[in-house]
Amino acid sequence: MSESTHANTPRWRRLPGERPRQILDAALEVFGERGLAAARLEDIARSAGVSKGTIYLYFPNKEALFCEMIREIPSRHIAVVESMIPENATAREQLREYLRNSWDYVRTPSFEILYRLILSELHHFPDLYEQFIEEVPMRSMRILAAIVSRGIDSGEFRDIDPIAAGRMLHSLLFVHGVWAAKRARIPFMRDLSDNQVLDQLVDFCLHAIGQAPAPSASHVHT
Amino acid sequence: MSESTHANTPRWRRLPGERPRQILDAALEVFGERGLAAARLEDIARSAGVSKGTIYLYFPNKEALFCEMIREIPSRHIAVVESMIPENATAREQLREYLRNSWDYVRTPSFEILYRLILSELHHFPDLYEQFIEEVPMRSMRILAAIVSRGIDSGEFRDIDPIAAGRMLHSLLFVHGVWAAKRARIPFMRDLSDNQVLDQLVDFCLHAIGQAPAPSASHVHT
DNA sequence: GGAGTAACTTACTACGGGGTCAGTAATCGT
DNA sequence: ACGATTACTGACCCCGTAGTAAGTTACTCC
Repeated sequence: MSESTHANTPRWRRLPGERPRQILDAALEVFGERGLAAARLEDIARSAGVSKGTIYLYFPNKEALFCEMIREIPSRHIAVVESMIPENATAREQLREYLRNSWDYVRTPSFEILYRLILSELHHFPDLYEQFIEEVPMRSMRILAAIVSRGIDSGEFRDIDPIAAGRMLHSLLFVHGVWAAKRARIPFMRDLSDNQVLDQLVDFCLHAIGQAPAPSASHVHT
Repeated sequence: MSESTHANTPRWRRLPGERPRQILDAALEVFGERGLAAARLEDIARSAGVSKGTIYLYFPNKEALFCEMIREIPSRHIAVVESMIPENATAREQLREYLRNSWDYVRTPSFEILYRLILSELHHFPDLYEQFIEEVPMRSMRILAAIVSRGIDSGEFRDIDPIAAGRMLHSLLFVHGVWAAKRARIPFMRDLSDNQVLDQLVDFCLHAIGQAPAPSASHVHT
């Protein structure tokens, strides 16, 4: 009665199709908590509900697991955000929408973890690093630059370098995303709702690039 | 001739006054390269020109060395930047000056290293984390907010939440500093000089908070 | 149902590096 | 000049964990 050698509940199940994702999710959690070097594969295994050996059936080693995790996740999200830009709308409206959708992405729990890891560890993997730069921030900036560019042509925005503007907007989104995750511990954002922060972002950005005389600036002391 | 037991060149010298700084500098280099967990104390020792045992004469363990390193460096710089704000000047001019000086700080080699480490490792040391938040970003934002606030009163800037504006400006400085360090590997900044980037920053910020009608925004479809 | 196979586990090895401590070399005092 | 003192060294211990391989269990298909 105590033993269950042939009983209906097996000690574990064969799930070769689902293991990689389970392991990658667990890896995100543990690497995010301790970093690449300090993370223990045994912890990842436990969190994934498998044993350490199983990880080596799907990934050649710790570093490869880490890289695979980094590679897989962010580009998916970017593509989603990208696809949500309304086609027929003013540049202003497109920008607003892109910021709003990016803001949603940027507040997901995995965003903060992933970008912390990328910032701190990815320079050890130059090719992955370059790929990432190209696929995420560059892509995001180019989209923003394109919207800005259209807005300049239509007269909605002032004559600003679109690339520079894209860089600025991306920077603001990025940092605020990272901060939003640890908001509770950061005094200057504790009392604001997510939507209030987004409103501040949009307001700031639209004023920065919006069509405006900005009169007394140019002849102050040149 | 080959031995030098009592010769004029001792194998090492006693420098109890200078060791801590030497070790901290070496620590910045090695921790910056490999992170807290992966850094080897032997490497730090070698880089500082001492043996591993010596480190333990001045620091109780690896973590304490790391924390001491974090604690010591950034607040110095902030104080310097802070002290350079011109007293009798327009808010616009103060802001310009503060951005310029922060930009100089933010491009120092140690900035990028330090903030990468802070972002990735400091959440393991909650009290140090809180102290840092208070002494660096908060302080910087408050200074910026104060300048913005004065500018609103004087009519130079539009009616914007000064805290929010301070947060935005700080974000932009921060990210651009981190990027400036790895500029060579980041396409969208390779062709710009440091001063050009600074100009773009100042331009963007001043337009964002500058007094301006920003006319067609409010009645577009509300 | 039972042989065969693929999926998974567990026990093990190897080793790198944090931390220690007994000894050694420089410096100071007299 | 020669102990006494303090700064520093380097060999050592030992633990934690990446990676491995032999053994075990679940599933498949005849």
